[in-house]
Amino acid sequence: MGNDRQKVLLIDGNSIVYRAFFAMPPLTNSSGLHTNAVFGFTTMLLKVMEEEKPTHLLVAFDAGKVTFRHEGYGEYKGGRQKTPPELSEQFPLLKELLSSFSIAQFELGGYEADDIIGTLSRMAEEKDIETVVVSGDKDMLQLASEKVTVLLTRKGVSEVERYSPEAVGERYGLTPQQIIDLKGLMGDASDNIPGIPGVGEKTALKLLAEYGTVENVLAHMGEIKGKLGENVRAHEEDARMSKRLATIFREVPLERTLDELRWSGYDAAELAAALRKLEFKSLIERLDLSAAAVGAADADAAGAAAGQAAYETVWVAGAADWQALNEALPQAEALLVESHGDNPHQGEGIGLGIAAEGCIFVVPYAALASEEAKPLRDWLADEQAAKTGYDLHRAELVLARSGIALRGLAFDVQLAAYLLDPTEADPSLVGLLQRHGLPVIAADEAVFGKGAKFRVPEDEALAAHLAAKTDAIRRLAAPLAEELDKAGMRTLYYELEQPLSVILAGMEKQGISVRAEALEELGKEFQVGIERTMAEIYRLAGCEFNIGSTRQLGEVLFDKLGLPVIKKTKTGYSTDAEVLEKLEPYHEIVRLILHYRTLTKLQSTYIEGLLKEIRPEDGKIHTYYRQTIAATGRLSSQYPNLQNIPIRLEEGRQIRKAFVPSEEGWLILAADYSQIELRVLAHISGDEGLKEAFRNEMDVHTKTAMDVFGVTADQVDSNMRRQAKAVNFGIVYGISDYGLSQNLNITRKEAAAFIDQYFGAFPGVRRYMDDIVAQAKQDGYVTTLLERRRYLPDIRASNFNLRSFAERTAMNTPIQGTAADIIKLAMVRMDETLKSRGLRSRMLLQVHDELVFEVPPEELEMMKELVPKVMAEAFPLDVPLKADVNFGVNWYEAK
DNA sequence: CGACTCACG
DNA sequence: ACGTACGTGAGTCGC
Repeated sequence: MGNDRQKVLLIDGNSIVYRAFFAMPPLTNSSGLHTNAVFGFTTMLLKVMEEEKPTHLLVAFDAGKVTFRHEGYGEYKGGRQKTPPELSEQFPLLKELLSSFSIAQFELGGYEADDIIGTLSRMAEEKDIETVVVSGDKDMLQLASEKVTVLLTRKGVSEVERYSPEAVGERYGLTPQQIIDLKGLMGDASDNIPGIPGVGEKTALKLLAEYGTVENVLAHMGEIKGKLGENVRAHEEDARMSKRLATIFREVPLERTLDELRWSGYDAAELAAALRKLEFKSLIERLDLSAAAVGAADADAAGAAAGQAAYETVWVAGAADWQALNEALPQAEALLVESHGDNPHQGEGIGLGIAAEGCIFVVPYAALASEEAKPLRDWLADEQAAKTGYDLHRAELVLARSGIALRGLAFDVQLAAYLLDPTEADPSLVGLLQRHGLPVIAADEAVFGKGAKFRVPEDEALAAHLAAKTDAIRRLAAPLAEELDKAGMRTLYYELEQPLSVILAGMEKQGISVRAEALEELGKEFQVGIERTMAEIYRLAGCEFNIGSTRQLGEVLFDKLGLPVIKKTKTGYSTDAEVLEKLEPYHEIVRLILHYRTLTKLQSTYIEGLLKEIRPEDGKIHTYYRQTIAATGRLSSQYPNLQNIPIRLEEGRQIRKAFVPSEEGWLILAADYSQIELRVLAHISGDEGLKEAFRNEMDVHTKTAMDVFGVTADQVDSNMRRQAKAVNFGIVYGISDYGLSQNLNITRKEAAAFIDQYFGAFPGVRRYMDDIVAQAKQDGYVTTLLERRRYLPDIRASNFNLRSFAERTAMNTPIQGTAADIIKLAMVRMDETLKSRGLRSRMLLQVHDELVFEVPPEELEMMKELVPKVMAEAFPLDVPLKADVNFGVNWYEAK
């Protein structure tokens, strides 16, 4: 390859900016200027530049509102949402930044960015120059050719998919040219291109497979049968026009030459100034521009900083490798444990990565058991040896199954990232690197494949990937730790979440004993009920059908039996429990269907589901608590979920009888917070009436009924209390009259009246609701008592639905999240207490407001006192916290 | 793989 | 006027 290598990179500016805007969390500089789209765009830009190393570079923009496409079709791009102002204001910023990068930008009145790109790529092609096009718009695939590669962004902006003509063929079964035909047939709602009604992607692909082009489909439209044929014939002209609209115009009179796109680097001082203005500190660092304001930095810094791996990868195999690793261990900066599958309680280990002293050591998992690995195993188990990793909770479980301990947790990148943004859709290392402007690595999916296609690649490729991940952990740790500090979440992280992760792993390893025979016996009873109910349903329906199919069930209930349709879903009749309850008076079959649903749910999810999860080695179920999923800070539980074991209905509650202590004579002890969310509400709202109610140990729903209905305690009947309870739930969820009316089956007006009454009686609560929404609008996020944070990007949305949802979330998250903080804190305290007192009792489960233990009989009296005390004192509020405790020979009896 | 349904707090 | 309660995980159906 000589110096004359040329490569043109053409970027669809508008498309990428839009994508970036919606993919990135809101981000403003200190003067309140929105910068998220610019940041996302720049991250993408740097990544693609680094990967493609173009010699020529251009960002094309759409110009003006009206293009030549509107001449033939006035409604083109009609009905589009207006560009949000938060985005509009970023275009000038981006254009300015691009000039600081010395990157060419074009726009031309009457044409869109894709036409400019189409024209330039044609010009490059004619000169036999390799071209790469970047866009978020699938239409661009029509440009793919031997010389032109199209990169489509997906999920966010920095992850791209590469399309050669072959790749287009693999993905769609079409040639690039046929992409135009595809859109001609199916249209495009976002551009208001009609296409043919009733033709979506699938039908369009089928037609193209048969006829090849829109023109040929139309030439043969007489032979297309059925409704489809009718539609094609009726919309012939629409199809032709849609194809014209979708065709990228490659003859734009540009009066520019490719030479004008040549990129020869940027002025470091100028770029540093531009980035500083935007407050993109991470990018300044990434491009190594920190010093640039003072001295003139190398204009080629972009390539260098974004460039090659700064470490040596060592695939640990021979004695010399082991020795090098052992010597490096004391300086280890990052640890990776890679294993198969989603469930850390199963699936073999794949390998370890350890970053130390400029090297990344990759240890194949099988070698971990070898004699040479003894020092490594000791290091892993050494409490004093600090580990920085990504999801070390999972790592601990994986290693534990090989008899290897993992201790000495210093920092977990995944856990930190979760606290920084618990709603982040992509918490993978790749996503984190992107958002921090660090060099991006391959996604796991790309290396391993996914689902059934999961394969561990050859040693070399595996080593490279594990090394890249380990290095990513090393690079991310410091910036994330700093961000935690800045956001005031240092304590939350180090005092609560990180210690909790170790406690959770302990509970999961411990597991809970479940008696298979008890489940099987119960399952037999359920089976009898299921069969009996099924037979009766068939008799009443007058036919046999699959009751589990909502479609077939809908046909029987509404078409055959003629019951009134209460509610519809996207795909047909709704048959959910709410609907069926309303239908009960019409036909006795309805009650049976409800019963059938209850029994089959219990049978498949809880009998069969749980039986599959009992491990034969120890007769226990080991769930996996996810600490980085729930947006509010709660835990979640998987494989299986032990946080939704039935309790409300007696039939299902029986399941709990199978959950027993793991040792002879021990007992199950369960303690749950009483009304923790409403107590938290009393505290954070400061409402005097609500606080008073809890201080006087009143029944809070009765108290609410008294105030809402204006009666005395002895006048509150069970119905009033029930309604008051629903109001209290509504308050916690972020009240709306509609939601309450649905729940109580009353009119919206009546619900609104309840809410009014409630707020009249509890003015502090109303003030809280107003204030928290206002605060969320101002800050863009809400926090819990322990400074847990949740961003609410939609709180300023102009769309009513999105905004309302965000407002309810703003009301609910501090309540639910603070309750989550408190029980997590109680778990940490409880763990310390058990250890410091040398108790044998074990904490086994957490169910949001409940902790479940197994206790030896001699500790029962002490635990009955201790557990509720620790829970109540976990975090002092303005009202007392209360936990009730129960015990028994199984979980059912501990009620 | 998405839609629907339902178990829990 | 808008049309939803907050937060999860899992099983089944049907494309």
